Amino acid sequence: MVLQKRLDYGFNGYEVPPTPRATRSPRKSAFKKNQISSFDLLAAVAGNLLLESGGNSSSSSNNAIGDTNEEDQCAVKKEPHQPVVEEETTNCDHIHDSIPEKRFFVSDILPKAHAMESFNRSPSPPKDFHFGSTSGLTSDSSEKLGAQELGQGVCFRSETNDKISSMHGRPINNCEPELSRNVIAEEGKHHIGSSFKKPIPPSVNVIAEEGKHHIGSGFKKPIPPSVCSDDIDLLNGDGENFSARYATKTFRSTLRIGDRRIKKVLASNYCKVSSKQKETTTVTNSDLDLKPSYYNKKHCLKSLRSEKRYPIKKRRYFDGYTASQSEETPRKASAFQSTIACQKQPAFQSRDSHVKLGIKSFKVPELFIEIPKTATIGSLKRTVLEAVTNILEGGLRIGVLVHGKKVRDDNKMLLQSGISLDTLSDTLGFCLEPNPPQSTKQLSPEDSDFLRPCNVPHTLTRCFPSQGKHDKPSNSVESDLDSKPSAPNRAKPVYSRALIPVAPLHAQALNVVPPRKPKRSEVAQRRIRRPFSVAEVEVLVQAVERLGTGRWRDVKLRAFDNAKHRTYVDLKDKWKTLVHTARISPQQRRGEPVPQELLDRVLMAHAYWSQQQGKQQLLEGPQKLETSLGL
DNA sequence: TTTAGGG
DNA sequence: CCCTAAA
Repeated sequence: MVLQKRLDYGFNGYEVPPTPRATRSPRKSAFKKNQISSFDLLAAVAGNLLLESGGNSSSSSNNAIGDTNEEDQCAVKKEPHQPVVEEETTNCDHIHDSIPEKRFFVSDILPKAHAMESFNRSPSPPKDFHFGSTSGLTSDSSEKLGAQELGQGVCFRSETNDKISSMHGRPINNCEPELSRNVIAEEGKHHIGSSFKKPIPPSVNVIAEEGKHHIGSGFKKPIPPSVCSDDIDLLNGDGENFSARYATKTFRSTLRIGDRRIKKVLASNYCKVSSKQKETTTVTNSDLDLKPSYYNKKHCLKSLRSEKRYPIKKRRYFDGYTASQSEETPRKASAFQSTIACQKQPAFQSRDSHVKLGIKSFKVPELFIEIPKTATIGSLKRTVLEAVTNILEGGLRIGVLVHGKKVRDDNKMLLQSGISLDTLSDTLGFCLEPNPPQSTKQLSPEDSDFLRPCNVPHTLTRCFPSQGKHDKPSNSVESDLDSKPSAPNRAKPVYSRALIPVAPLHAQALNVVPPRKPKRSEVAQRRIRRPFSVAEVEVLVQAVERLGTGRWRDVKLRAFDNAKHRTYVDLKDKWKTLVHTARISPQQRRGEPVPQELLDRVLMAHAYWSQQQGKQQLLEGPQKLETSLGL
């Protein structure tokens, strides 16, 4: 009967209905393990930890389907080449870890759609289907399917290796090895920022070296007096002129936002900062705000945060920037090094000199921002703000400059470093540098892809605090394909002065911590719209045909595992719209036209699985009733 | 976390 | 796409 049904519309690729969630739950952990975080990678590098973990998840129920006795299911199982079908769903991690695997990804097919060919039936489906009959044709097609989609057969890649290698090859900081070290070693010390713990897919490490879409930086960044660290006391004069004393120094790094991921990171950081804060002090009271003992720190933290939101400008703007806000505007600073002397303050002649110091430079990484066509000035502002905020959220490092030269040895005494207290203010300077490595993690892989120009080797070539840069093997797991289709029209670079500098923080800020409630900009950044390409739709349809409409996670894993920007919810939504699209007249459809053939398949699959669902319920209902009665 | 649906 | 109630 069911079988009959299938014959009716020519499907032979359906898999067994979803197993009860409970049964599948074990996969959860497994799934997570697939998502190797940057930390995992670190661990891997350091200790050669090879994530064997994934393999353990195994055990549990192979919610194999086999249990059910439905005829159609049996039929499916009969298919010589589909025996393992389900398991893959269940144990894909095993496959991952142990056996070579060939997974079926959008990315795999997009370019050379040949993968699809095997499965592509002619526009009129019914004719080539001989389900159950196990005719050569049928089995053949299902075989291919099984191989491609079900992760059996050829090895296509080793995720783990990919990841690890990418890790190995990841320079953290090209030109300033010491900094790199700091970055890692001291992560967590700089409670000003926080350490990002958010696991980021390995591909995150891929960063566009020379994205074409970057918006130049070159910010001029006034540092409010409130900016301080635990180690340095920056005494500024009145808040009026301080901006004049700030120098500018720019450096490059990458950063991109526009994905919700960021918001989450931000949010979490926010919390972490607080806790970190606590850790570094002896105060145990949970009420952060009332504890004087670390008020300073907290204060600094907060000030910093607030301050983060301030002057944001793009290079263009900066170039034309005049003394309106700063009397000592550095002229056309080189993109990399432009330190302007700034402050000179008489020191007290006491035993412990009190000297007024200023920030010599402040580095702001180059920002890489994705800007949708539909971007508004406001959204642009938010985006940049978020980018900058994000950078700063990672914390600041303080660099000490003596006679313009950087002193790296933290343990050296001032005198040893050639600093006399008398001339201290003349010789000493500080520079603030965002604490980098974390920001990288926030780059979503797809974004990287998006930014990565084709054919550009992913090695670090940039020189400055290249923090943001982690290279990644070109055979990145995250294929370019999934983002390519729509990349061209997704966004474009904007080199504008679209940003208006915000007034610098006032000295007041030193004492009054402005309660800054999380604003929208840092709360939720709507993801950019990424229309599904026809190829993606095809993959989706194919996956749903097999898996059904209630297993989005599986669909995701199986067919879109590589497309990090497609969540299972996205897929589900897309299916929803596909069904809708298929039902409306072609005239009413918008966007890239989906081939009618695909839409037909959508309707068929949808109908089929809807029916299955109904049956399932009918089948379950009575059983439950029985059991409950039996009890 | 996933699923299922409404917005 | 987002947001969320449910599971």
